[in-house]
Amino acid sequence: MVISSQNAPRNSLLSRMPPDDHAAILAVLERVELRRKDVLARPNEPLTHVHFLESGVASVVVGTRDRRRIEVGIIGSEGATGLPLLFDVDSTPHETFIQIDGEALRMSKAAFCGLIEQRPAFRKVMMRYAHIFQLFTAQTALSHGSYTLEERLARWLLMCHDRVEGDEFPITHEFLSVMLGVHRPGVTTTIHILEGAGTIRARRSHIEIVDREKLELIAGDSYGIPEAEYRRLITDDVVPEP
Amino acid sequence: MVISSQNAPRNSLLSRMPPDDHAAILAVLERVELRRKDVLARPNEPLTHVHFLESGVASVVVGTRDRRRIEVGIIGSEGATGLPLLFDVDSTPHETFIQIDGEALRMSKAAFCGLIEQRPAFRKVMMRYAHIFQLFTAQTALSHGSYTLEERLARWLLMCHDRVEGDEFPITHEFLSVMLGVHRPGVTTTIHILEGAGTIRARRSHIEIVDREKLELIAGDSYGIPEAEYRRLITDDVVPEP
DNA sequence: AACTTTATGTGCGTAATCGTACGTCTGGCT
DNA sequence: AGCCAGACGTACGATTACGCACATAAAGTT
Repeated sequence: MVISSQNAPRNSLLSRMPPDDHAAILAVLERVELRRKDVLARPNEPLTHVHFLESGVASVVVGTRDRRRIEVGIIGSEGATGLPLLFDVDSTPHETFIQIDGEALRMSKAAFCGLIEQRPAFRKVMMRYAHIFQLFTAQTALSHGSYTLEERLARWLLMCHDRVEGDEFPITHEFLSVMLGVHRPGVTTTIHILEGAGTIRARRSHIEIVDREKLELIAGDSYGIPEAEYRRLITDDVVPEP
Repeated sequence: MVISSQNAPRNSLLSRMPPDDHAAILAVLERVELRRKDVLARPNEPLTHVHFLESGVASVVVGTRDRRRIEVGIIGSEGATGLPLLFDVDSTPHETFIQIDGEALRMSKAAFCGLIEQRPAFRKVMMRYAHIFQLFTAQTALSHGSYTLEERLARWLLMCHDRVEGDEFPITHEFLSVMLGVHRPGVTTTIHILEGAGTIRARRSHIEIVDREKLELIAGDSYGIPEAEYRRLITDDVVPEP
């Protein structure tokens, strides 16, 4: 279906799974469409599936009773949702929803847990990814504590750019303000600054990355650490050939 | 030695390990002293041990080339250091050091990996803890993005209070400023505010919690979510008796 | 006791961001 | 063509925290 020699999966985690496990993984995957605002995991409700994104972007946010919300993780075709199931945890206070339309291959909780138990290599890839996801969350904490809105916005746009095809993607200031934990007018102003610097071009509900290098300069060290670890631990890790 | 019916381990994770695994775990543990500023894990250097704290407090911080540092995790007798080893990862960009003196039971990387492979119940307890550690990091990101310094300081003091015996612990404003990612004079001022409200008493290098309830009111929803999940997933989880 | 280190107290101009309130534009719908 | 909701632009006082600079004070050192 999806995993074969000619047709490699577009999800980076699936493409790193050892060949011996391909058939078992393939058998339990199901393709689904992802639309903006779709909720993949409701806070404190049982998780039902693990989604391996093939395109599009999902966000993991934490919220409180007093209505504050902030993004603590971002997922594209490099990752998967539903990590708590890997940890023998049935639900989490975090919410996962779709930020940018796309597609995913998903498997049920039962299928996922079965593979985790029976396929150590599958488990190892997922655990390495879980570690990197943790690094992303930590980097977000650092960003919110130590960097300006301009730097954080540059970081977010870079992370989004890493996860979409092409240089343009749909996103509203309103969404960005939730992601970054700031008020909406502040996003508008800061977008104009980045636009004035020639790094991006903004249209209604759309942002285009024009000069990625300059954006990376602006983001500074708020961007890059988890990304480097992903390359070291997953992309560059040697997988035995079939 | 440590794990026995009369002498339960003071580390909450070890005390949750299934009885069948006690002997195997006990055999590889070694007691060590922890002194302030001791480094348990250097950034990007191979991890050598997993430490199960029995007393004292450790901090996990992320730092950048441009000298910014911030705490992304805190560990006491409820947890353990070296989680990347659980994820099949040999090193991490984060640094772990001792914040408050104490003791730990540690095991070597090899011993830990062996137990992870051969003792599924041991692995499950560790994985649940790893999930909660992730929640702490996420909550920290939320705190830095959405709460004032006063609220964040109250949260940190509560988390520290949860991990020490008694109501007083040694901590300097300088350390707190690193933990919270703010400048040091800001900590001093905010400590005075909390002291003025009658919640704490501050001496040179020491802080005493006087009114915990009021401190929790000040911290608001910046405190409590990961703590509740720890209780749900670890403390209240039923473990088969010997 | 003099000295050094470490820790704390304080002030003040500046920058970043909030909170709030409007006004305007765009694209889809009827 | 007209309507409407969602998205964007702008302004401004208030608040929070930064970034210095410097004074004081407590503990350890010799």
